[in-house]
Amino acid sequence: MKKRSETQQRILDAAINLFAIQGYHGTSTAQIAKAAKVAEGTIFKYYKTKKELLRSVLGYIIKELVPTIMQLPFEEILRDCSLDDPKAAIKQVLLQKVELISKNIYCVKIVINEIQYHEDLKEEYLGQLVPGFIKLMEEVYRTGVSKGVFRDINPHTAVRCFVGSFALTVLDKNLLNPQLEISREIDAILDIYINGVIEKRGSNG
Amino acid sequence: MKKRSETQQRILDAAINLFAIQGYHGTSTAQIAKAAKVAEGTIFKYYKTKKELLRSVLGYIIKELVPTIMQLPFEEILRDCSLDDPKAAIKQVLLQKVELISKNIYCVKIVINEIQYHEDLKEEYLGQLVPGFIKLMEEVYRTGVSKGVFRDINPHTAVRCFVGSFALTVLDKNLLNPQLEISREIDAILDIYINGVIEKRGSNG
DNA sequence: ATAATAAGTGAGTAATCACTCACTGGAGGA
DNA sequence: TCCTCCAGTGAGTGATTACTCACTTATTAT
Repeated sequence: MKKRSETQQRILDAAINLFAIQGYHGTSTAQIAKAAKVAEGTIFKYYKTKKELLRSVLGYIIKELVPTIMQLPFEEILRDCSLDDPKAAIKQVLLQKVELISKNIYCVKIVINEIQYHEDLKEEYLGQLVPGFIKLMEEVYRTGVSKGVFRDINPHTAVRCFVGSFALTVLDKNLLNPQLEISREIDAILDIYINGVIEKRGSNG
Repeated sequence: MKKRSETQQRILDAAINLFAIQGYHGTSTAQIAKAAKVAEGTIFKYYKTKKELLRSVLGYIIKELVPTIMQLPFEEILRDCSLDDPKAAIKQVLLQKVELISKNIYCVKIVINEIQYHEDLKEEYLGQLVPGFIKLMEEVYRTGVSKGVFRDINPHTAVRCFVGSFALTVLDKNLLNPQLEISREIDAILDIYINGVIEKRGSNG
């Protein structure tokens, strides 16, 4: 693996910042050069085209960030934690992921915003990753079902519901309500997801 | 309210298509003119600048679409349906919304993608709408709580969880898995949201 | 039929775009 | 001291951008 020079890293950082704020098409190479404090020509010493710079930005993000965000220690969870009360262990993992995503919310924004306009990059960078992640999550749910802990709901649906609640919570905190106490929110969404919102009047309370 | 001429409508439609596929900055006025089958100058007869065309696109979408998507017949639901089994009534409403969103997924894409790069447009078009919608949803949940139907969870969190599950399902259907049977999915997410995913072994089953 | 107005045109414009290339300055070796 | 090397430069390139305007064509009024 070749090192990135300090100059190259400055260009990459400037591109990440500007792409996140203005979008790829809304950002000129002149702006990137100015922000990175290099001449415009220097950018093209390292990256043949602007598109290749975007490719490098996405590659950088996905190589350095996504694996650590996505790779959940599922085996440990399934082995160590009592699935009768999976909340505690899962909460720790989620907290860790939230922190990582929050720290790199700019990178997440770029991936979400740009990948949809570049079909080639979508295939290149998310082709295996996202389906693999979904399958893994579904497998975890299936394990829970087979152990009699989770109800027998279609795993794809069950996982999507949880991810949806979780993702919107992360977005809520990072883009709208930074004052949200994420620990409390995770407790709440796990509670809702596990127990539902309906009041069980006849329950063993 | 002034009429839009047929030409103006063609320009608007072309802009919506191209903005949705390529993004605002990724689309040139030349492309829009070609797609709308007008001369480039004609665009600027109707819209002083390209930005104003975007403004009109967003205005058009939000005026004609968002109210019908967002305005839920809450009063009717709360009055007519038995809240002990709110699923049936809510499901009908959701199905209707999904259809509307799916039909206009291009418009939804534009709002989501472009509004974040134009702070002025965000204020102008979503300033009151989104907070208003959230408050309304929270009020519905609060009503459910006060009637003893829903558990006493923070309404903001409860609403966000449901909206997250619902939104990701709609995205899943429209962008990844068009074969999803949305009626079944809505049943499932309402079931999960209401009852949770945990297997109740000691329950009255 | 003719004048008046509106709708639509497309070549033209300055600015900006991504990208090039002949050049510079400085570090390291002989 | 001189040569080699190369990261870094920035004026310059043709293409493309959003936008203009003098003009033509279509529509309506008289």
